[in-house]
Amino acid sequence: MKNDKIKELLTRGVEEIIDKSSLEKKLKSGKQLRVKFGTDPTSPNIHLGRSIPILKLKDFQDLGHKIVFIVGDFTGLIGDTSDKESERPMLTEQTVKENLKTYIKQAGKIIDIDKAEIHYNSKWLGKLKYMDIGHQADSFSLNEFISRENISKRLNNGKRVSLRELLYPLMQGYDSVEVKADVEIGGTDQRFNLLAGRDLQRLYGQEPQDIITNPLVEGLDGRKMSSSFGNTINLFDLPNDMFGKTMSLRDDLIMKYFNLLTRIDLETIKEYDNPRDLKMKLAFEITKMYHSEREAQIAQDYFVKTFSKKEIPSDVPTFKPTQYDILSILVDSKLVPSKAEARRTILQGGVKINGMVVKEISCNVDKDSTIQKGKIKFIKIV
RNA sequence: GGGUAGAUGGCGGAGCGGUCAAUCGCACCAGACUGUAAAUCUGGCGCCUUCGGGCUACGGGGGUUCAAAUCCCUCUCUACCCA
Repeated sequence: MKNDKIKELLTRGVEEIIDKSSLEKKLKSGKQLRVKFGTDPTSPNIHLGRSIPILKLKDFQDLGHKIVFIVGDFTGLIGDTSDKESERPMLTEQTVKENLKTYIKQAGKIIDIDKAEIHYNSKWLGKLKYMDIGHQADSFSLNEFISRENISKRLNNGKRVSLRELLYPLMQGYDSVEVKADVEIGGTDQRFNLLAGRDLQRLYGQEPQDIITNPLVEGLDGRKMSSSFGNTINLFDLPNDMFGKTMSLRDDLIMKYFNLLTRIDLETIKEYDNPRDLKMKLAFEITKMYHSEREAQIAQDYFVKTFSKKEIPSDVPTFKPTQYDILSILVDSKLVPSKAEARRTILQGGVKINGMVVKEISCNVDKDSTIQKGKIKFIKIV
């Protein structure tokens, strides 16, 4: 039983393990491992792509290991180099603070925060002296940095690479020293930074941490899931959105999502042969993970009613207009951003009142009518 | 310190005196099709409009011109090259 768990721990949602035999040994020793995971509060939303390492943390936590959660309040100010085609801006202290709050809350949807250690890396990084940094920096060569793919790409494209960015791996690596990490988890894009931790731990006389990298997952449109593409499912998405977004997923990604983003036993979903049902199950599971079984069920019912049966859902937000002509209502209720947009949408047959397509730009709407814009947006006039 | 090239709509990127609210791609919105908010196809995509038109926009400011995203001056920012 425990061996099965370890096997899943080492394979599910895992791209690469450095060094695998060392990690296996550590796991079998029975010692409680210190499993480090760091994140910079660059964006207030955690999306499902970022949930992969957090789920891995949960796997460790379930086996009794210690999660050491590092909030990069200091590193976030500097900006990571990894995985960005362009330079990351330095965040202001205030942005970092605001993002932080929601961060922990979101991570708490997956792991038991109370049992984890949480550290803010400003605590130690802010105290390092120039001398220390020089000492650490000597472990690395510029050659290593510029041969990293993301750096060399930018250099070749004539994009700017700032010296500040080169400090980032040192800082992340030094975090490992401070928390005496046995294992660190991160995305494949973090590989360089994770390895820096090993070098620095050696420099400070510690045994180097082992590393687990997680694969990246495609977003709803098949490109890499990223906030800048707008193809994410976020942990804070409302149940209906979460369910609906998942249903819009490309079919060929369904199994990958099950594998990486849930912990459901893959054997149990073999019974589904219709991809729609399988995707429905996926949407249900994901919604359940971040909300509740009950809310997942409600979201599913809503989806079936609205999209499969094309009914007007029973639970429609209400709107009390001040002017009752259709254009004003569409704009005032924020169904569309401007009157020009409202006209366009109507002309294209995208607006319905009580199920009837609106043909006239100037018409009045009665109370108790239900207005539909596009396929998914409804309001009820009161 | 010196030189060169740039700054255009949510992003990338054309345009280089009028026909530019600005080609195109991505994103986005609507429609068709579908098991699907996928794929594909079609249309749209600054704001206001009594649908005639009006207004605000091409890094900031100032000029030239009947007319400027396009020319000139200046400021701010960026990249690259040389030292």
